[in-house]
Amino acid sequence: MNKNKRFLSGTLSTIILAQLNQQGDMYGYEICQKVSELTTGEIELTEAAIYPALHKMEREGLITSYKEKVQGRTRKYYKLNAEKSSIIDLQIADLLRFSQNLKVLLNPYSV
Amino acid sequence: MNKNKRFLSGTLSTIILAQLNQQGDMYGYEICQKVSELTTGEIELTEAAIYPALHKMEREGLITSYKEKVQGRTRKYYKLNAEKSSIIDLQIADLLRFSQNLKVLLNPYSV
DNA sequence: AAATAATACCTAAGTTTTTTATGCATAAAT
DNA sequence: ATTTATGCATAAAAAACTTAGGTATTATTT
Repeated sequence: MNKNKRFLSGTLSTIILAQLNQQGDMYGYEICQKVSELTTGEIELTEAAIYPALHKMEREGLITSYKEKVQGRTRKYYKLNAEKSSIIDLQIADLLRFSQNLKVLLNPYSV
Repeated sequence: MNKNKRFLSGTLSTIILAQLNQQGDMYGYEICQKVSELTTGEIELTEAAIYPALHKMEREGLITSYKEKVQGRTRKYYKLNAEKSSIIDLQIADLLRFSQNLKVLLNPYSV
């Protein structure tokens, strides 16, 4: 399971940003599940990877967190910081272009 | 330049394998140039990244090197090891699927 | 002729990122 | 009652890559 783990390096935080951008505020555990669902289990973010990544992005000011208690469990939601939206959009667009370039490099006939 | 550098992590060796697969035997410097050419300069492999990656893949038995002197300069060519072709093909296919999944995560409307 | 750019290889030290391995706590399911 | 699922977290280790250098030959520019 999760053969693609090794490719994930470097793309993790941008994937998180893209999810927050599409789905609105999310909490860490939720992001892991959503990514797994969207990729039919082919990409599995681990919690040990995602929590430090979220903390770093918060330190950098890209996202902000707030806590909410739901059925006895505390969730830590993250939201995108509006002032950083241009940086965030650029980062997502860059990764999209990168994945496009990957395709060119791997299978030139597909383009 | 090379904004996509940060995304490269983890994909480097598979990109190299894919180039050898498509173009036949290549030397390190040539791979850097070819990748830059194919991606119109958007992906720039650095020599400091590619040489250790080639050495590691040779240690792992995925590729074999041989030297050739061309116009006074020694080139170290690498070729894919035929016995490992199934592993190599799988690795390339996995990365292709990964880039497909990336697209889904970043821009679901594009699919 | 001399200096620079291009070709072609290489490695060491440091940083960053991710994995492996845990830990805690509550709710739901078996 | 025990396990699974939910939800957070961190510390130590490994892996990958960047930064920063190094050597040597040929081609190009000044």
